[in-house]
Amino acid sequence: MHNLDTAFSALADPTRRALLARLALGEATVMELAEPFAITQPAVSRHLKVLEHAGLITRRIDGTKRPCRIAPAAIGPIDQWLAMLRDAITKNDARLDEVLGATKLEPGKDSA
Amino acid sequence: MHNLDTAFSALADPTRRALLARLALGEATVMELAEPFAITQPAVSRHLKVLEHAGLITRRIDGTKRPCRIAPAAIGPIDQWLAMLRDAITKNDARLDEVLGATKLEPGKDSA
DNA sequence: TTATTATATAATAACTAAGTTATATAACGA
DNA sequence: TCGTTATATAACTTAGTTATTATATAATAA
Repeated sequence: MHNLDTAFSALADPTRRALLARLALGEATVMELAEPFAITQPAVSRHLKVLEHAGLITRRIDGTKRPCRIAPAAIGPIDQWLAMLRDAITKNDARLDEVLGATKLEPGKDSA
Repeated sequence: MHNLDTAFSALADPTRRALLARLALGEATVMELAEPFAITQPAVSRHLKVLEHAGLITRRIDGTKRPCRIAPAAIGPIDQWLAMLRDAITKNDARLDEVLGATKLEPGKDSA
């Protein structure tokens, strides 16, 4: 994956997330991917280009078709980054529990 | 969290991810958050507004200060959505292993 | 070779986003 | 009350995104 900017940015679009959800079911061509959407084929092509550039999908060549699939290494860095956030939240919760516990023991000392 | 669009979109900006990384260390005021960055205070205020709107942070009032912290429920829906992708990738890998296994058993039958 | 199918690219328009400076608001300390 | 500190908002600029239509390319089918 190139970087988190392009990855998160690619995921920010609902059409692109829907395309990925479809690809989660397996490989599909551009026309197959475009079919359920109310947008034109060039628009889909561009979304796929964004997803490819973000490292979220790969494409192969099959005659005039360009079947797409989800890239195996797609979400590694995203997961890693989110893990950092998740840990922070967990720790903050733990700290909060601590404070609440302390509050129960010393009712006069609650700060906010 | 309002929706995945705003959440992923908020995470797509490196300054905002840096702000969250700072907040992962604990609560901080706007000025404290702005200090390490080469952008103006209004710009930081706007980034924080985006993060708040995306449900990623919360703010409280303390005199003239508005200390921010990471929102506890911040990444739930994001994680859920990514889990779907992760599962798809895992399944595709499993299917690939299957194919590769089959290829080993019947060397003549590899398709692409 | 010619028509058709699958996809990509270019030009353009509409919208959104991020930064800036200037200014407003609101709480605090003297 | 008055100046200062902390933050927000407004107006504006620049840049990027997404969609559209029209067109190009490249492989297949006839």
